[in-house]
Amino acid sequence: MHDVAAHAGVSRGTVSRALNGTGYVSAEARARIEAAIAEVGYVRNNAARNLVMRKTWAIGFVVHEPHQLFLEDPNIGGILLGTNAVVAEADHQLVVLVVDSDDDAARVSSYLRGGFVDGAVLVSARSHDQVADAVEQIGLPAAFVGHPEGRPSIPYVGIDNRSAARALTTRLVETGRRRIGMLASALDRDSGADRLAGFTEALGDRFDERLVVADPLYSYRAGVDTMTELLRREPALDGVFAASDAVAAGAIEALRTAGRTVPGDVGVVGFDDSAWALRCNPPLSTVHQPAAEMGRAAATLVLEQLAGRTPSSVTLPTDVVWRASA
Amino acid sequence: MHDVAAHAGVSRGTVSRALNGTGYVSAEARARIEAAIAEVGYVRNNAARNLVMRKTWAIGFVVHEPHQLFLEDPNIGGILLGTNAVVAEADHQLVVLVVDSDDDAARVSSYLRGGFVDGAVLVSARSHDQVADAVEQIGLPAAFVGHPEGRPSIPYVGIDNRSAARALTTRLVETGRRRIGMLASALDRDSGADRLAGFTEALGDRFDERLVVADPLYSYRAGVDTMTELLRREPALDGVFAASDAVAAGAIEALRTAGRTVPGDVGVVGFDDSAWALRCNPPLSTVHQPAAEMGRAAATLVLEQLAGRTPSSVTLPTDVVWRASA
DNA sequence: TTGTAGGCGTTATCAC
DNA sequence: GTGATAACGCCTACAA
Repeated sequence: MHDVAAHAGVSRGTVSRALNGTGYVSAEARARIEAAIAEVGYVRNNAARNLVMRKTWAIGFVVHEPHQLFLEDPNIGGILLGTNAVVAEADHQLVVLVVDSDDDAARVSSYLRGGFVDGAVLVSARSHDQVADAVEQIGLPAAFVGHPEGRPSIPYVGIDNRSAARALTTRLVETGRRRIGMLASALDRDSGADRLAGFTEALGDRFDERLVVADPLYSYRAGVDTMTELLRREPALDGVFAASDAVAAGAIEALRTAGRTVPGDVGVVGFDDSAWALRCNPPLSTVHQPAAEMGRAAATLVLEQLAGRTPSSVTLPTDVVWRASA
Repeated sequence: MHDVAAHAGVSRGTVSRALNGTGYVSAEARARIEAAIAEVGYVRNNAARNLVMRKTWAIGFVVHEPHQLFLEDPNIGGILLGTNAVVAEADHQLVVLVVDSDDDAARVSSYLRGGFVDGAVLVSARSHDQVADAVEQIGLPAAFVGHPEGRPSIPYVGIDNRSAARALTTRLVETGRRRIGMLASALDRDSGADRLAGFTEALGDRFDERLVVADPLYSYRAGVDTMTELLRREPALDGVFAASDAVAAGAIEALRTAGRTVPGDVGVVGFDDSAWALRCNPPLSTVHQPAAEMGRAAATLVLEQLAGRTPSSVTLPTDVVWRASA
């Protein structure tokens, strides 16, 4: 900047003002400065800028367990894109940080507390989470996508997994299915636990805990395995609620292997309305997740905090999408 | 840091040395400093640190067109994870930047040139690319995953799409197929163009350009559409090379709709060995992409540059994976 | 409208 | 071993 000032025959202060469009600077000076910038090949040093301004214009997007997410859950892409759109609109830069190991969690935490970002969106965090701890401790403006328990200080945007699961299960019952099982997943997460709760509620007296088979992951593989087990426990099954579309896809595969037809012998419903849903044969009846909107809402939540406000959490509506699998 | 020094009764210089494990500092002083840090709740300011050290310990991962990539191409996840692993190993922080619009491209470019990262991995860039321009112009250590033409100054890690396509096509011919068509994609990218070239070479005299139908995208939808068109042009077709697994999945769907069996009536091969490959019915014969390894190689390429070396581009081997679709 | 100068929080180079 | 002190590159009163 010193060089630019010299070339343009003005002071560093004037260059700074010209660059930031702040304060007064004559047209003539501005022109000379622009010429000088091109000539010198000047690019602003943001470390210095951030240092004095105490602001980075960057917002973090922390995604846990990318193995599972990127490979199995297309919703993450929609959330990311939604967040990016809003953040970009506000002239900030979104930087996504992947946590793929305990070391990563530590490094990302220190990245966050190191002042590299002004705020953060946390996706798929668990209750006991090093990153969330760090965010809470330093008071970084943040928002969850999903709803980890025990973090009242950080607002979230979620869907009502429980009533969505209830609605979907009820619908399944209404089609006449009598022996309905559930392939549960991620019961240590609110999403997984709430889906099971909704399922249980909808079934009421007909609920049979023997017909719930759980797996830690929302994966296709989990669907194959848990469906096989469920069939072993109850060969006369005629309905299945899978905790996610990926799980449902695996379940359909297992059912086919076992010689059952879908939806003829057994009706299957999934959850998420992800790319899996239409790709399955038959296409899945499922719950639509408004992924992009969730991303947008989360971004808005942190932007609001940056503006000094204290927004409260958001629960977005979901729709049951009924297709051919049940 | 000033406060920490005061609480510990030492100078700022000593605190800095203690924090960075550089130079000498007595055990006693170290203990007092650690106590002071806890007491004051000190966290290092990286803007200041970066300013003086001219280094951020961060590396960018730029992904273009996330719509298409995250939603359709699971390989991107593997690349990301591979890159992340190597970068983390080297004690750097990976920050992924998504380019989802022209505005994004501009913003990401200025982020890169703003000194927020020490290097960058560029995924799925095109030849004429604002981000690559910026990287090249400021001489930021970088590497491509894939091989955009006309960027000799930036090393890349790629696979030999051409010979992979040739091998796969040859294999298809060996199964006895006589009327083989291709569903080409992304011909403006090296990957797309090379796959077509390999296909053409393998067929030699039997190549018939009428049997090549192209679409800009490597998508399921493109597969459905181009397959339908191809069938219209040549109802007697008995083999299809799809430019990607997603395209192949769409093609199988279209074939089924048209009353053809796979692999009975027509043999179908894909490319990528993505999640689609096993999810299809029947599972796809395809080319395996070593995604994680590509990510690792790309990271290594930029780390090497950071170490002052000048590594050259890498081409990774691929394998034909033969399954049931042909 | 422009120049001057202090300070942002660290690291690094010296003497001591 | 430790403590001054000078950068690092920029923004921003304040004075001119």
